[in-house]
Amino acid sequence: MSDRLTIGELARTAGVPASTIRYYERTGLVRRPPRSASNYRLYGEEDVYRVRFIRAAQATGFTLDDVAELLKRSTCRRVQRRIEERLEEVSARMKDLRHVQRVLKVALTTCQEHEPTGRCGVIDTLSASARAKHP
Amino acid sequence: MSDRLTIGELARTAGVPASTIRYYERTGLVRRPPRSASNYRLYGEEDVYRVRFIRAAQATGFTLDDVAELLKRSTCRRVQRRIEERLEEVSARMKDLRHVQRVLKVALTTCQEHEPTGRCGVIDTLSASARAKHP
DNA sequence: CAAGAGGCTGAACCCAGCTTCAAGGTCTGC
DNA sequence: GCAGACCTTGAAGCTGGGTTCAGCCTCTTG
Repeated sequence: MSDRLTIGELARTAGVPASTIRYYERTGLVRRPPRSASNYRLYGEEDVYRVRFIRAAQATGFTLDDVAELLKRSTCRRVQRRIEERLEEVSARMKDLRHVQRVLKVALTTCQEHEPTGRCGVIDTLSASARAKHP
Repeated sequence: MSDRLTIGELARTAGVPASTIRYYERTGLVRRPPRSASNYRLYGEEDVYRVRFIRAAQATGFTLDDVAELLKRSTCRRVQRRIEERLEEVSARMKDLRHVQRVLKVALTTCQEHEPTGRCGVIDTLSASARAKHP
């Protein structure tokens, strides 16, 4: 065997299921690799990088479409723009979460306060507040 | 007219599309309301509260299944448990986001540093880091 | 009395990002 | 030489949280 990897080996190395790699290929995110005589996909180091990049970018909140953008037309300027935008989204998301945290803490207090009465005040508390997106 | 609301009125009052209310009814989150002679749904104040609660709970990151749980078997103790769990999830999420923030900032720096060379170092930077969920 | 807004139903569709399935071919170790 | 792991394909299914559609009915206003 050469230093080429089968799809399963790439999958293990990059930490994703093989089915995901095939899916990335279908959507154009990963190249169609050369094939062995028996029609097995044969990958190299650069494919490991590529898959890891995709997962890392996803983990920082980019969609697969974003990733495709980044990889396709990546002048430094454009990549910087996208990262800055993403940083703004992250800030906004953190702000949302801080708000959610406050609301939940108040709800918890309300709940504890009303406990002796057997009635739970949390519904009223939540109804009256919160306007963030989702987790 | 009585003080009963049609689905459209409830929708406007609670700030959601009517289709969503029908959907909530299908999934059991909102009761099947009484009907008018002409088979229109007729809602009351309590339904406004209910829908608002659902949206508020969603906004703090509960899934619709969670909401059903909360509304169904809501001893104060159980509701408190869920809120505490949710608070932990929120904390974990904020931690993730802070990590993402650091990674993106580093990527941005790398990008700027390499600019003179025309090569963008961001891919390597991202590939080497990050392991959070998604935004 | 007619137009237009709003209501009714069940079924189908949407999104992202995969996963699973069926029905094969291949490769490795004993 | 054969079991069992691994690979191939296209198509279909899944999750959550809804939206949209077609075809019909009802209510209000001029």
